[in-house]
Amino acid sequence: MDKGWGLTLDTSSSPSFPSNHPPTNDTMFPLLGFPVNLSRASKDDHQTPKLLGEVDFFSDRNKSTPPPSLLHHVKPHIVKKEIDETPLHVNTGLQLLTANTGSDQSTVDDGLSSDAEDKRAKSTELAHLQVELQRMNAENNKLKEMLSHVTGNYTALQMHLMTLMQQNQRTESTENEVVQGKVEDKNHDIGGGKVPRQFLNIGPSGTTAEVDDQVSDSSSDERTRSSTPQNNNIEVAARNNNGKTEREESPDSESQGWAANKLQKVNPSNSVDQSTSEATMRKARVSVRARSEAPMISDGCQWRKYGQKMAKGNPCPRAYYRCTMAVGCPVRKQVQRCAEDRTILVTTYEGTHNHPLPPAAMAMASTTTAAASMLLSGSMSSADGIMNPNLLARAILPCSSSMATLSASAPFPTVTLDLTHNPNPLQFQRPAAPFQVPFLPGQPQNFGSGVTPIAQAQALYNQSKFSGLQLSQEVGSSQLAPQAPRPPLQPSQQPSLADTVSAAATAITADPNFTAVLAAAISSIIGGAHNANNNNNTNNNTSRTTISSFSGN
DNA sequence: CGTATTTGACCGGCGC
DNA sequence: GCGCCGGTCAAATACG
Repeated sequence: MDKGWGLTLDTSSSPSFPSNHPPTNDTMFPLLGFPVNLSRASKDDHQTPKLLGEVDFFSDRNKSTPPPSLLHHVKPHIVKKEIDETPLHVNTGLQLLTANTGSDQSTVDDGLSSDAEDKRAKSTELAHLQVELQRMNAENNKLKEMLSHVTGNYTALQMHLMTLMQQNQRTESTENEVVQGKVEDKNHDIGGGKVPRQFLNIGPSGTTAEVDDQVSDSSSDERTRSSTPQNNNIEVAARNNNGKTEREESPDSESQGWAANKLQKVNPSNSVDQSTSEATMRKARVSVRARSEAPMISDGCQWRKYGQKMAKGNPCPRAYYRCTMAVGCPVRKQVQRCAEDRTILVTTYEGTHNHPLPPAAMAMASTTTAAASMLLSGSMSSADGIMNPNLLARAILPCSSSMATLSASAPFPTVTLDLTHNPNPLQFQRPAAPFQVPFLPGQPQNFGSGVTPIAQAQALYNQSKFSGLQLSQEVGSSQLAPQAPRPPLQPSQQPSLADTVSAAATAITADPNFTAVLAAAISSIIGGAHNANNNNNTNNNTSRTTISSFSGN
């Protein structure tokens, strides 16, 4: 974990704390995984460093002042008192210096002379500062608890989804065989265990798409011929549900022509299999709409511009880029400004990287891959996806059904992740700087590690956005019960857990960065399932069920 | 001088 | 068959 996480957290509501100080004297909280610098926080206060030294000096030579040892004895009581007195307001950081000064000072008796008063005042401040330290410890512990709760909530949700996936898989497999058997078999090939539409291998490293070499010519031909009417059905359903065009700003002529064009290009003859799968996979596209002043969002990959065209219906030119991080990488993207709102940059990704990705590129690559995978596996193989494309949207962006739209108007549909909306008031507005995927430099962000993707997603989100949470209410109301300065994690604090988790989840999921990372995490999960199941058709159902499960929540 | 970008030409598919 | 359109190529140009 990066120190920036904790630093951001600490400085979010305390302007006196610099946000970029080095992590000296940090306290590592194992659960949080990031250092929380309590002493540094105090040092950065303009009074604290001097006071700490002076108090020690005075306490040594002036025995009338309570020595630090005594202060330590007094400290727990003061902490408890403060916590009791502030049940409804806990700010993450911490208007600490002035909040309870009066009460703290009241605990120290009066002074006799001016000099003694001075010393007493300083020792009082020392006590106060130590109280603050204790309080910050307590708050950090509370934050740890909240974080663990949220993490656990996501983990539980994930497990629940997996359970539902398996249940739905059995149910829908039976339904598909009975009701839609013929059509579905062309896409799923459930009975044979083949994977005609195994478009994406969304492993952690963003590897190339798996190709189905097992499909025979006859089955491929049958599938291909039957795919067109089915996809036409998808188009109708998608348009009926969404009622708008999701593929960038392209008019229908473009979409339809592009679709038909690609379909024929993909399947010019009876030989489908590898080239078909590759082309199909590559043409599954994910559009990301983000507000950006920059000509291109920085997604961590290296791109080389190879063309620019004026697209019909949009005065803004469309730029074509290809990934240059590896020779022969098939990933390409189109960048074009929205005709209606020039501040919106629409980036359409296409294909899967055939090379390892740097951490900075993992988020976007995984997100687009996951979205494409969900789109393909969900919409094309299930009535859920066909009849309700927003299920996918909600799966990718559970915070808002309007932030992701699904276009199944083509054999190679497009999902649009709209990161231009900000529906949650808790989310603080970031400046209109070029869109940045929330990775911090030097941060180990290998989704293939042992850490659960969800946890990583949340952690990654936390790095950038947790500081935006306003935790004072739920923490102050119930989380800050009087207890030891460093209490262990107590799941017994349930009364506010729901609200806490809800508020945190709301704020978290409202963040585009988190949704991107979450989608990446989901992709990792599904990708792992893909790999584990050797690309059998279970994974299609898995993705589909995931979408349905999300939609039900 | 090497690399990246620009930009006009070219290609293939589709609609009329 | 022709024109339109999206997408790509590659020579020319710009840049460090």
